[in-house]
Amino acid sequence: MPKENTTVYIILGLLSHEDLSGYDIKKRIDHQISFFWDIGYGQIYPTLSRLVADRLVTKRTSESSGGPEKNLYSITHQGREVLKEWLKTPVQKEYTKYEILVKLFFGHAVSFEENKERIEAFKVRQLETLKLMDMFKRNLEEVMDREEEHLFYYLTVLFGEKIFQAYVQWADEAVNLLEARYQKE
Amino acid sequence: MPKENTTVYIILGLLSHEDLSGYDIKKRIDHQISFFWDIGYGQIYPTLSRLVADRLVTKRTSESSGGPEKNLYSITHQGREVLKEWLKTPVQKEYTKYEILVKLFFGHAVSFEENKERIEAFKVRQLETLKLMDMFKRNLEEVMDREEEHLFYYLTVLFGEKIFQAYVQWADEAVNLLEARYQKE
DNA sequence: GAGCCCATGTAATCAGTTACATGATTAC
DNA sequence: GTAATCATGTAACTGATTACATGGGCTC
Repeated sequence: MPKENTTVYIILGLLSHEDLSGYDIKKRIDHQISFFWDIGYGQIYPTLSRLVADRLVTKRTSESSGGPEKNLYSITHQGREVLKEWLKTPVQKEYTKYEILVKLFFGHAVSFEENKERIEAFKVRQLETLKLMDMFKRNLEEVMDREEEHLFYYLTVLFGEKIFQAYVQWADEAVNLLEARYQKE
Repeated sequence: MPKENTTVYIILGLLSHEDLSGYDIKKRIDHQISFFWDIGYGQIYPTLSRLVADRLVTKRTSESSGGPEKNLYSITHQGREVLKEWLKTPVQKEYTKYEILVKLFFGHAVSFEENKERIEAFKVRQLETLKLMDMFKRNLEEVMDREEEHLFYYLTVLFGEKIFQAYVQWADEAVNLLEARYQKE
């Protein structure tokens, strides 16, 4: 079975505390996980099929509720074991790709304004996410004691908060440095 | 020609201020770029061939210096144009994959110690990189006025510094939170 | 003689994105 | 009626990693 496909383990992890459809899984990922590991439908549905074939999850069709057909997936005992094993192994992947830094690295080929606007647009994007993070954080703080899992969600949200704050601070300093260089009158 | 293949533009960007071999390109990337966009040989050599086929770079073999054969690549006028066009377009890719956050998100399935050790190992890794960043930063500060490009390198290094500082701070807080929960005696 | 750095490349595979295709229900 | 959301999936492609293969020169 897959050794290092993180998609597999994210799906197993989500199924380890409730049965979900592919669609539900996507929503969970979008709301809580995507900022540190994003996954699209094009990965979710094929991975679910493989997991069923490998007997790490089972599939059943729920005909309930009037809505469209819905396939609900449940993790098996084997699935839980595989997940647990993976969770014990050390982390190997840290992975960042910042197109903005590539463009800035070669920034002397374009104008001061273009560079400045790029950084400011970056700041706006990150500020939006930061606001979201802070909202999640406050919500979690209220329910922290209720379930043990919440602490772990909180740790990831705290990570997001720190990082997005750092982005915003960097953007401010970077713009200042650019201005100091190009607009000294 | 490729629309959004960042590898292409990193190579063009590096070639836009000096002729380099594939091996040289890899070294430049490892030292200055890899922390925000990493590329391996498996991408560099095939991309160079494609760039030659598309007449964005030219290849010549340098028989100098006694060492092994070396292929030197130069950017063409067309290559510079393509690079410049790309540099003017807005940024589209921000991309992070943190396996540690995935594992921590599902952290209630493993022991307190495992989670704590994971975070501490993360901190150690990031501290090492942070030290490197600070060294680069100091070196750049000394030569900042000499060439305009240096300011742009500096901005990326400043980014690195901020982010790696944020990682380290987060790690400390995260361990404290975990300990508060699990070791209250 | 061992190990490291220089140097180039290919092949196989895996991971991930995008576009396409379909169709029901719900809210305005 | 029309737009949004629910719901599932496939196919084609691109991007990226890993393993393999080769061989010279330099230093200890």
